[in-house]
Amino acid sequence: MSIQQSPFARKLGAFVALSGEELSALDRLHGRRKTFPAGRDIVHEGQVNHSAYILASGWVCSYKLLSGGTRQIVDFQIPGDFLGLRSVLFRTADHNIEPVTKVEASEVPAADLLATFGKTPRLATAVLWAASRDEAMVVEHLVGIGRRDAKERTAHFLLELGARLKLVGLATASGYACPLSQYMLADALGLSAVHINRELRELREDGLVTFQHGKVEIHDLDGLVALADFDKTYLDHDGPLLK
Amino acid sequence: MSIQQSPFARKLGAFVALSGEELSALDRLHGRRKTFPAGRDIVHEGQVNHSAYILASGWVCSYKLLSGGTRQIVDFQIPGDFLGLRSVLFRTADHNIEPVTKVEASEVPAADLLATFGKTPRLATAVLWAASRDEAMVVEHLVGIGRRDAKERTAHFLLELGARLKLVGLATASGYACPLSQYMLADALGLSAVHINRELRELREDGLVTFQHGKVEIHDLDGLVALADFDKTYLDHDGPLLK
DNA sequence: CGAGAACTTGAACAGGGTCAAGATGCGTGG
DNA sequence: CCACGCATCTTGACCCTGTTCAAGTTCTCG
Repeated sequence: MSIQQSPFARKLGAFVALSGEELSALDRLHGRRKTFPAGRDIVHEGQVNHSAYILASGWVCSYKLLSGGTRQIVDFQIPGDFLGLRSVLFRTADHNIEPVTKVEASEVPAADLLATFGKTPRLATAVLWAASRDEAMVVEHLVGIGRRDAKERTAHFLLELGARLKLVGLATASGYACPLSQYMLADALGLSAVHINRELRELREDGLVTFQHGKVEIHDLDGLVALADFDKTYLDHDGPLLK
Repeated sequence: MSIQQSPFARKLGAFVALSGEELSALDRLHGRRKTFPAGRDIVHEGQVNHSAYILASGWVCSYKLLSGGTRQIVDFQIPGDFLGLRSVLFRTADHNIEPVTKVEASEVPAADLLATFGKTPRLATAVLWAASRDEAMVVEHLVGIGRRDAKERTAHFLLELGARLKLVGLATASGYACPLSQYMLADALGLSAVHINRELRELREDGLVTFQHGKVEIHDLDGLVALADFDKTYLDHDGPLLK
């Protein structure tokens, strides 16, 4: 795969028009390629001196555990996403990262990352932009959990995932492969697994979406968008800001 | 006020040891000082070509409005905080910013910010760190709304605010001045104003905190921390990562 | 083919919302 | 300095969304 085609490079390029030199600096950032099995945490809260990763294939989730034993999934990451940036900057990880499926990712050592920022400031700005986009997603989840009811929230979530996957070529307007269990959906949406199940059934019975057999099939996109009050502005790249 | 004493410079300095030159670049970033009255939005969602701001005095809140007319407050900003960074990087604002009180802030034009990053890469890294800290707060709010009940959530919120205010010298271990109404608390915590009122009464009757007359008084810090399962790691600066 | 994981459904319950009515505080103008 | 009016706070009663518990059922994969 050529440098220009890496999904992460493509994403950053959407904000900052990267020069050949910047692209190769970005390429050198990709360290050792590692594989992780599903289910065993890559990084756990409180861990120090870990690396960041650029996700090449598979899905992971970032979550926090509460004292009562419940967990809240903050976000899922899909191919092309950057993992653990925040934890590297803080030195000690503030959340857990668990592979949902088998995962392949390039390690990005903390020292390399910081050194690269010093030498390639536009890359630092691009990463800041990418981090802001992640924050925008977390904000949208917060709004959903705080003020949307279970059905809207579920619909919104499925639409957001679809929009993100489409950007990296893993979804079409009619659906996508989705390895998440209903338990994970529940932990991401702040609901119980039982209730998620009921909401999914309703969405199916309304002819809007199905979430079954590892696939999401969107049967009525407009209806779903209307129900969820979905506005994908916060996910969009509208061309480089920095020329 | 000397450069080194600006709360924003102090905050960035906690992550990156800033040189004299970097500090003066940071200082030049502070543009025109502006004053905003309480209640009228500084930035509204969808707005383009607005500036970012560094908050000098007063409180503001960042919020989103939903189609149903409800709103979700994402965070409050206090003196020393950076406002609207995300919206500047996206060119079009993805949330509203409303002053809670009368506010004084230095304007930071988008172009100046990006130019400074190019010339002073360590400053870009420092701002990335500050943005990550903000994201960590949003994540903590998400976890609270998703998995904590109303009482824990309220307690957690009051503790977080206290910890943040203490960092800029606006709180002591026993309390702080707080201009928020119960309605704003409700919109921040994803609860109804009526229910917030009941929870505040309970916290008061339990001898933990009072939230009255524009003041928060903490009567039993340990009890509150235990109730809220509060771990302030995510707010801490533990010394410069970049020397 | 068997066993555990994931999904499904029902029934009872509770946390928090909504509606309604009053009390309290506070800024403004007279 | 007082009085009026509005915003904020307070409390009660009832209701609804989503939880919990429990008992199957259906996948999936070794």
